[in-house]
Amino acid sequence: MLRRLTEEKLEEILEAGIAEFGEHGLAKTSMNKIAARAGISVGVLYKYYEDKESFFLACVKKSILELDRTLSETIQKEDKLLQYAERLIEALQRHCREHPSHIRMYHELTSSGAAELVPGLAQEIEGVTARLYSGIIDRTQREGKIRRDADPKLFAFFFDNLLMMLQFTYCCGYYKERFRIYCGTEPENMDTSIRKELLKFLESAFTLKAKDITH
Amino acid sequence: MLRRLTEEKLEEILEAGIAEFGEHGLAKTSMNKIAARAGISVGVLYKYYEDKESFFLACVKKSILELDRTLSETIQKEDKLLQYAERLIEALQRHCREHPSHIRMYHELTSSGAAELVPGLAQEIEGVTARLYSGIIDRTQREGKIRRDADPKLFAFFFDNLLMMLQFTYCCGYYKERFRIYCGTEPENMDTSIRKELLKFLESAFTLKAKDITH
Amino acid sequence: MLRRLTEEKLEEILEAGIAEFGEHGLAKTSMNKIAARAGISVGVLYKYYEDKESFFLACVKKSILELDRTLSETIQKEDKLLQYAERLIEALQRHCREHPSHIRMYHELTSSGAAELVPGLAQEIEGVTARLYSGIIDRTQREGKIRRDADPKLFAFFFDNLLMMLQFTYCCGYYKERFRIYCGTEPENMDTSIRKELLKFLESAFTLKAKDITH
Amino acid sequence: MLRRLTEEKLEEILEAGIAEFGEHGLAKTSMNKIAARAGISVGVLYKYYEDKESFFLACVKKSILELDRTLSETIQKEDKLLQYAERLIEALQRHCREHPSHIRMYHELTSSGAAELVPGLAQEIEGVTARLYSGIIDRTQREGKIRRDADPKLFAFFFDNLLMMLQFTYCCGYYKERFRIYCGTEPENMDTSIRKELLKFLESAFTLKAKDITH
DNA sequence: AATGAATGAGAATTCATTCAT
DNA sequence: TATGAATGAATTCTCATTCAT
Repeated sequence: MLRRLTEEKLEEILEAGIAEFGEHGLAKTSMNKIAARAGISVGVLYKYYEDKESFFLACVKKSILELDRTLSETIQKEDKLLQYAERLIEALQRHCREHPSHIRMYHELTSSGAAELVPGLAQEIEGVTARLYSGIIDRTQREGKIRRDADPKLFAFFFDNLLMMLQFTYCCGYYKERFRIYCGTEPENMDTSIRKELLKFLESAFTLKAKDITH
Repeated sequence: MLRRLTEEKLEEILEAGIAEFGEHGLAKTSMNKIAARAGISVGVLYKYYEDKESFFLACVKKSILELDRTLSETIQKEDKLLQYAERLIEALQRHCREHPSHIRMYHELTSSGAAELVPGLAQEIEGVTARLYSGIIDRTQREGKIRRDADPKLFAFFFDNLLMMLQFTYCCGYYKERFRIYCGTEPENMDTSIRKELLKFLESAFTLKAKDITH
Repeated sequence: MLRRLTEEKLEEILEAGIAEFGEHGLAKTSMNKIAARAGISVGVLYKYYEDKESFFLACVKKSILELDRTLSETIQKEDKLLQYAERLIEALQRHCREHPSHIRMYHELTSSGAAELVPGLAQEIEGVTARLYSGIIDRTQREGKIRRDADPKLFAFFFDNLLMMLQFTYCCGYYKERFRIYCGTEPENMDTSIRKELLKFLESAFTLKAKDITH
Repeated sequence: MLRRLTEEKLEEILEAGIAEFGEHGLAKTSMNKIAARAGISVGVLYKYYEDKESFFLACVKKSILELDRTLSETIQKEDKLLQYAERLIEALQRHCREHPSHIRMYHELTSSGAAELVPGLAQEIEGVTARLYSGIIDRTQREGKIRRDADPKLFAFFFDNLLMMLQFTYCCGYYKERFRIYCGTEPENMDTSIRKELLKFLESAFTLKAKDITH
């Protein structure tokens, strides 16, 4: 594969794709419009990417990569689960504010229009996080700080579920609307309480209770 | 006016629509294919539904209605939050097993392809649940069984988030794959532990801890 | 062919057809709408008329017949060409006021959408008028009142042309607009002067001039 | 921006459109068939024209433009009304022979199928002619060569009516058939006498008569 | 005989992809 | 090598016509 495109140009093209895919979804996004938005010709797009789907995948990967980078910067070697969670939530909120279309793209990926692309990709995207979260929770549990009868993998899974929904809530139309129904305002107007309450929720979920201590 | 379209036929058509929309998404689903799948001509589709979008909406509404019916049957006048949650999870698991395409269709609705249809629809779909959950949690909190400093609306929201993700996990390709990454197997093979662990998670999240009791 | 339809019902159906065809033209008129407008089912339409085109023809014929009746009532045994013309114009103006859609239908017939239907039909529609006008002009000429070197057939033809355009001007959108461009107002607002001026024009055209008399 | 569509190709496409629209009318003409006739793909049609209607308008404008060019070439600075008329008729006859489909297309425009497009278009098409004819007749009248009591605008209108019908007679099926009924042969076979007789008719209509002179 | 629901061919339009320049 | 014009398959939607009730 040729690589005459400068790094910045490539960046620009992928960002154009992410924006368009995030706005209209895989099916309703036009390759011609992406090219126009990126200031290149369709020909170039097809020179570097086999077809629409592979370009979509490239966009997904870029947006995931960026999220991963953001997160890993923020949460280096964090000790305690809840502190870790707090930083994570903060970082996600920031990321959602700065790159909503990246999250929208990610949501696009999960929808059925992209069904054929899923195999393998999920592994690549979710694998790191899954292992990371499971690991931390497992460790915290072994430290005796989480109820002994919890399945660390499933608890990690639930934890991640809450974080995924958090992102969709900030970035995707339907979920934003749904938040408004629950809370009467845009999620952006409640950044702090969302973070605090989610932390409480997690704190409660992850902390040993009186009776657990007794035993 | 004769109504050649029997109740069952209508049912069949909507199910065909739900299946196709769930499989390919709003944009990539073809009305002709839906008609073929339902064993009717396109003409009929357009006799009963203004256009593709209104048919899509009819499908969404049907699937929502059916879920609502299932849930409201299961959880009448339930007293305790956790018992309520248990029934809810059970009912959702059953529903996911029986009508996966309904959930897939719901997920489609949340993706950007259906953006123009969202306003108002979210209210209709999420409104009931939102009020129900908020109400129960509020009550439970006033009974002194949930930490006093929790925002019942946000706790209800997190609760619903977990249930939404549960459904997607059972029914939508990407989420299934993701679950496998966390747990190494299909969610269907873990029905019981998923239910039990989610209940534990919720129980912990919603139950007062030692220090809370002191005050 | 069955004929259980009462005379009035048939009338109503054809009038519905004339109205619709006059409004939207042959191609854009829907048989279903005609049926609805006439208060019958499409089935009936197709019981009495082979297909859309034959129904269109039936409508054309009815509207022509009615015009013919109106004219022949008005202009019985008229002696002088110009008096004859005056009555004719008056009758046409009245007809246009009362049955604009009939004229519109007639115009539809002349347009290419109805190309295959033309053969034979023109004869049926124009034959009477053509012979009538040619006859009168021929007679008037033989009476020495029209220049000897005029071809009565062509003069009759020009005469009819002016009357056709008169009708279109009163009834058909484009021609009405065109009239406004010439005169700055709707033809309906100028009934009298249109009639008078057309008569002057015809009078001049048909009357011998000084030099002709000399010879 | 490259312009692969050469001037000639564009010409060809518009001519294909004019031919098809002239043959079948706006509603029954298919864009795919036009493309096929022009030897291009539909895509090109839609690249250069918004939709069917704007393409139709482009065709109309082209055909009008060409007629205008033909006429304005022929009749520069003509002095006398009748000489002017003679040149005009000659030019129209030639134009009808060379571009019958242009006239057919023009006739299509006047039919109800194109109703929504009419506003404004009529002004554009008829305005020039209307002013030109009215002007010449007005002038001629002021020179004392047309009866003083004639309304120049209406006389110009009748004049134009005769010329419009002349064109339809040469080019449109129904009108051709109608001519045959009057004269027993095709208009093409009577070019000269049609022109001569129409000139006589106009000459008579526009020339002062004995009694007018007296006063 | 009348009804009007159902059929399905056909038309407009879009857009991923190709390829001549 | 880049361009973007051209292609044409696929999609939505309409409506003349049929035919079961």
